Amino acid sequence: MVQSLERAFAILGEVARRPAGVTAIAERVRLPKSTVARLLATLEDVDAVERFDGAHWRIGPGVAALNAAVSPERNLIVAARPHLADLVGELHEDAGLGLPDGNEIRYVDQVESDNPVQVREWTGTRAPMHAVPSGLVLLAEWPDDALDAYLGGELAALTRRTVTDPARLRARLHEVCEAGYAWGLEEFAEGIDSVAAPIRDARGNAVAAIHVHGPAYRFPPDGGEPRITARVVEAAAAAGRDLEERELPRA
Amino acid sequence: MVQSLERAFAILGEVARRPAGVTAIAERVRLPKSTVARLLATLEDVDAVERFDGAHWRIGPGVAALNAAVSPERNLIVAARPHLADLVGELHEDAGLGLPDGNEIRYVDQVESDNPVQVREWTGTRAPMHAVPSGLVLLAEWPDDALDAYLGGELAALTRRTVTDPARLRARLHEVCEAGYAWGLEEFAEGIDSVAAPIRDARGNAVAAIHVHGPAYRFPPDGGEPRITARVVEAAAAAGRDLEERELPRA
DNA sequence: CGCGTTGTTCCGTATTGTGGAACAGTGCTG
DNA sequence: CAGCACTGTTCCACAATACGGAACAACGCG
Repeated sequence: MVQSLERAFAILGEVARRPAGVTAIAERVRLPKSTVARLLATLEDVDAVERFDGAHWRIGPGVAALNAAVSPERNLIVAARPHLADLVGELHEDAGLGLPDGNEIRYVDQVESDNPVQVREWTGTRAPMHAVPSGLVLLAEWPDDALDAYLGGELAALTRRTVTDPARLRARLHEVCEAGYAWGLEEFAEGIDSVAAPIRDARGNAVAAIHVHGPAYRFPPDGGEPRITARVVEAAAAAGRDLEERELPRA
Repeated sequence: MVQSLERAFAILGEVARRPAGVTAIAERVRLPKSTVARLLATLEDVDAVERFDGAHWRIGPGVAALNAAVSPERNLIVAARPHLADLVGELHEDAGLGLPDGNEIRYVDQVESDNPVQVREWTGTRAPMHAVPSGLVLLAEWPDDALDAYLGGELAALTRRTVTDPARLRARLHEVCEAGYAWGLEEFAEGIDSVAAPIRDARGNAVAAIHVHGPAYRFPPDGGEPRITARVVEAAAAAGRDLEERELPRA
């Protein structure tokens, strides 16, 4: 064991409990003042603590950064990113990552193709679950009561082609659930088609969706649906495996 | 600077970026394998990393614990707790802490008096803003558009005495805003009275509320309102000062 | 102004952290 | 099945790094 490291973490624990100056912290961890000052200076250097009020110490941004690096959302983004990039490299259309957020899908990442005629950037935006493939693959696995509540609410029609009839949606979701993917043809926005598949966590729950979208005039190419579908499903499964490796302790 | 500490944090950063075994991590930080193994063993000892899949390392629960110790909600709970305890010690009634959560107040902490005839525990529950003093002191400082939207919605009457008339509420909120506290007499639940004052953060925003509540038959005692009010207002202000000391960087 | 307290810095030294090497364990291939 | 490559674990001699007492500056209070 490395003593200085253990001492530093004891200091970190006390600082987190109650920010203070060097002398008080030293008393609380029962170490000499100069030792504590030196360790605090080093902890400051690595952003684990920061100064306030002249010479008082509190936890610094480095701890939040370490924690954020393994947060569930960031885990998903990091796990999915290389697979989004692979999809774009092969299919030459944009690929994105969506998370469920209440009754909506929120887009949290996107990799763009180098095609000059593109669809706009969606990251940061939201869409109703029923109107986009990413939403459909997640809705397909909602418990009955939650799905009933959703379908009993207002179902926005974003284009002429958005499916808003609850009965038709139920039947569709049943197919989506069995197939493990969903296509949407100009249902969210005129001129945009897309296909999505769910990312599953270690317990098999659908926790996010990977999708590929493109302008309707060229996507999907004639006869291209099966191949594109397969690739998206594979990419989502691979992202799920990567996600498993990254996940925080369940305890 | 303490070299071993800096090395340990370099390792932590890499582990957070991508969990791995000793050899890969050592390559990434460009240190000898045995040094990295020793530092990882120590980081494991302090819960900063943990093992998975036999001999792979990832960030451990200690980082989340450090981070949680300084989260905004926990900051509030920790800052307010001693003041809740003081209030209970003096007034011999329960004191609680409420946070705004959308259109509701959510109770996140409570200290109980030792009086044998008590009001039930509210921690973890929610209440509509307009029906409880804690909500009123927060509503009183909402921007006009948000307040308009709230008052234009459904205002639940929880008892005969709950004020649900928007005009009466507006006038009341004006008084609450000027006074800096609010009393509620059997408006949330029959037989329960309470008084609340806002906790303000470093910028002067009302971010939470401290309240004291008791059975209506004995609280407030005759003539006791002014003194109780003053104590609650003081406690909330003191909690705000403590909160300031604990707050995370704004960056 | 004197005093007590906190924060900062320095320096000699010994203790603690180091890193190369040995070895156990594992998986893959011919 | 044996050999090989690779990873993870442990040990030990030693020197580099971490240590802590002491000096001193700064600050607030009576």
